Amino acid sequence: MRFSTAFIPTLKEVPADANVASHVFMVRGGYIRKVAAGIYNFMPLGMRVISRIENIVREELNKADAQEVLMPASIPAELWQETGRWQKYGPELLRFKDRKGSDFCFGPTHEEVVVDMVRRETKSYRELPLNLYQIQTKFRDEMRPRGGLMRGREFIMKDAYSFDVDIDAAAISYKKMYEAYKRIFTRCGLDFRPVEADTGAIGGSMSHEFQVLAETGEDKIVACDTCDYAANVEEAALRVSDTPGIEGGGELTRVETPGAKTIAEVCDFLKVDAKQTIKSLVFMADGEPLVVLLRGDRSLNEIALKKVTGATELFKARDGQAKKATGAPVGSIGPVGLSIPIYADLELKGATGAVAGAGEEGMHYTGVDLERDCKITQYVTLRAAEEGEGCARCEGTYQSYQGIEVGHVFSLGTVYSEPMGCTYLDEGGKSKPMVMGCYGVGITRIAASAIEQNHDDGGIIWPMSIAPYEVTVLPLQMNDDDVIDAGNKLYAELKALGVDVLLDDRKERPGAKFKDADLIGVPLRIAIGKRSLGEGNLEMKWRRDADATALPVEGAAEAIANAVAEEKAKLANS
RNA sequence: CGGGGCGUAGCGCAGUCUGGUAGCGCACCUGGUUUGGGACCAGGGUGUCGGAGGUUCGAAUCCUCUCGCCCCGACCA
Repeated sequence: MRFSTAFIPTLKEVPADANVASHVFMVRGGYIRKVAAGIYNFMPLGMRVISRIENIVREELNKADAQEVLMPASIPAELWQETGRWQKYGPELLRFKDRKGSDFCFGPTHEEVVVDMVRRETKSYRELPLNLYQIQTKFRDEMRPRGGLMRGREFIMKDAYSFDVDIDAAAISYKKMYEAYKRIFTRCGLDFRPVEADTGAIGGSMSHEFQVLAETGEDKIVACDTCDYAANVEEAALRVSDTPGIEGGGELTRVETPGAKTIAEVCDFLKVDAKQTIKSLVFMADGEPLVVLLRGDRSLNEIALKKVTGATELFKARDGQAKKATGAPVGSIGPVGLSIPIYADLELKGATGAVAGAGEEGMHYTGVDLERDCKITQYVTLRAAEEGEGCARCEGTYQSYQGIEVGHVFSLGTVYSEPMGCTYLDEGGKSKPMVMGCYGVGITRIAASAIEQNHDDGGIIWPMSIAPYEVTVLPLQMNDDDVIDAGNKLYAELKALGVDVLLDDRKERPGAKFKDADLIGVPLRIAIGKRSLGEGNLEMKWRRDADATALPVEGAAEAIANAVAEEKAKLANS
């Protein structure tokens, strides 16, 4: 492609609404433009990146015996009513009516459609296993889209669905996808971790997320520094200790703590460590209040609480609700004398000598003995895993990371096949529901996370495998015929060798071309300047490196093509 | 959905408090000079001041309503 005729509108200034690297650089580099909140145009550079990611995904899934299909984006409500999700799914499901008034939704996921397709055609165990995937635009009406492509409302996703005769066969399908995913993300040049995850609203028994490690990630994960255990903090197992997390003994004593509301303020006032305090949180579970107790320095794992209470709707109580439920203002709530259900973190079992709110403005208790002074409904692990804690599976220690979820594999069991009657006949002629799995890859999110992981102040540093172009050629003096000719010649030769090349033939000054090249992030840059051209050389520079090296004009195209091929091979085999 | 903020030229912003005929930088167009890390000179304004009402002789500016967007939180995969 010649830059002079390309549609690559780059921007010098940072768009006002972008605050993460991938968003800033994709807009500035002319990859995407916003059309509405969380909805974007993909311009030529963006489209090229998307295509390359899609192709990697296709290759690896086809290798794993999955077959590509395309299902509709508009889905009739009847299908979603069969599984009950038409009612269950919240406002993030975009619903609309056609001209006859029939209900439809824009598919955020396609279990119902794929199950409907398979149940109509597949009747025998002989036709299984089956794994179908599509690459499709999805829509989820997120409350708060953010970070450009990191969390859009409309996004491109690969979703695959496996159908098997039983759990053992389904486990094989699951494993195949798991391995395919590892290859996909490796080939995309991403530093990622497969982590054990919560199965969420979709249901099912086994689940792994593929998390790209990046500081701007929205997910918190912990990974053991010794074994290969890694998990979303919502799911991470914790090592159970024999000794209570708070010890000290003593009598229950009321003390004045004027103005102290937060744990930090109370600790400051009473000169105690946060590890000696008990934090009391009020939650509303399906409209009923309950109290959660955690050691002062811990944080809550809401997923665990949701599981324990079995509540379908669970949220932190508003200040007014909390006061009504406990009789105390937030900041002074404590477990002593409460009559509503109290769920205490397992770590607090046997706790003595603790500091907790006294249920009255400006008052706290010291010397709290939970067994003696409170009525605890249940002790259960409720705290979130944190950096530095002991691994539950070995003697190692957890490290914590921020992650961007780019893939998710679920084992679904029969939660969709059963209600929808997706069955097959086994060898004995008996009808059984198919055992399913579902597997997602965020195509657009891969693009964003690759940038989060690979950029500097000047712009993107694409991995070779997903870059919009592999090489960019910059003739620096567009008033010098030798330079122009050398650029055109190299451009033609590289194209002939099958290299994706962008020739910056604009009549811009060298500085502008360098800046745009850095911003766009093509991994390999060839500068042609009259200075070095006089000595028979071009200048080759990797975007990730600081310095260029001289490259003889003679045989340059072959040398560049080889360098590109080597770079690609590195990603494929690592 | 709760809290905060912003909508003025393609982009980034000033002007709003204190009402008086719309401005800066970048980009863009014309001409010239330049050419190794976002050049310079001269000329050119491309705008429903988010929208709708209202107050006023007069509204970007004041009032009411409304739409959109961003940030923090809650929520979600």
